[in-house]
Amino acid sequence: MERGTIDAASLPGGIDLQATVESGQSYLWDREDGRMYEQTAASGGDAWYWTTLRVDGDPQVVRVRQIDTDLEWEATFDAEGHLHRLLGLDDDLQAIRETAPPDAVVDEAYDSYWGMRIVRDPVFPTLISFICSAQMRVGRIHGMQQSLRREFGESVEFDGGTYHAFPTPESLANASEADLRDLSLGYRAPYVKRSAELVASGEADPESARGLDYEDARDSLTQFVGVGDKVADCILLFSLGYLQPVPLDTWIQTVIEEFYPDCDRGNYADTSRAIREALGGEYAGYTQTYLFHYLRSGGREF
DNA sequence: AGCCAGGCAAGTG
DNA sequence: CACTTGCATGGC
Repeated sequence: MERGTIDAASLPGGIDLQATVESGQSYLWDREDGRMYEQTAASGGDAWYWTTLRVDGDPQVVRVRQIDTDLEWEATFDAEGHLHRLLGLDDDLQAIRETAPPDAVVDEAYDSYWGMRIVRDPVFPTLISFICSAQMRVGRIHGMQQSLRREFGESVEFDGGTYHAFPTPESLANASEADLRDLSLGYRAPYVKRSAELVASGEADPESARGLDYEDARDSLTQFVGVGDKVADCILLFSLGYLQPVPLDTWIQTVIEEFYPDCDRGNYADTSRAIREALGGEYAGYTQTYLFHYLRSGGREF
């Protein structure tokens, strides 16, 4: 096993690992103490989190925890570069925050979770988990991904334990809709199966959105079943490295009504452009993610 | 009991 | 094009 330490104090803005992996951006990390999403104060602390990653096609386990300003990691390979990408460690939080509007609620959000970073998760698991996210609370979305891993994911041995990788497109394409419904996916079950089929057959590839102009990339992702504008924005923001998308979910709709009413243009594309500009443009997705996590976790009464 | 959750597909006008 | 309806599930 390889280990390492990343000195996050040297990164602009540092790191808040718990906020990064428990804020509803990623559904691909688990806490080893099983206390994911518990609201109790100081529950984050020094908990270990793990995920799996395909390196040259083979699933590998990565484990990480935050001790003070350090990130400690363990893996079967040199994971440091992967962690920089996965956890957004190379983003300049100071510079990003300076692009945000000088509004009180924005400052409160950044102050409350300073160090939270935008993740860059693998794209197929992100596609599937956000298809599952429709009309669903974050804890249950995460539970669905755990179920998918357990039922359809390849098992990986690591440090004396058994872990399950995220399922491949082929394994989800070969699952029956009934099997998926048994995991409480509800009406999302056929969407997951059909989108997995599109990827497995080579008919479509979510990677091909990478590099397109933002709105073209969003349009291209809606070819997948169960992916509309909102889910496409989440895939671009939390996987493909686009930082300007502002996914318009029910929470952000409330933010718009309450704080940016002029941005409500009556349809997704125009409202999205307006709130994107109001939140500073290039890095609007960062500010949106802070607002989402802050408001959803009860940081302010409307 | 009813409402809501990181919405979307399919049908209608 | 815009608008409406149906859709699973579980926690509060």
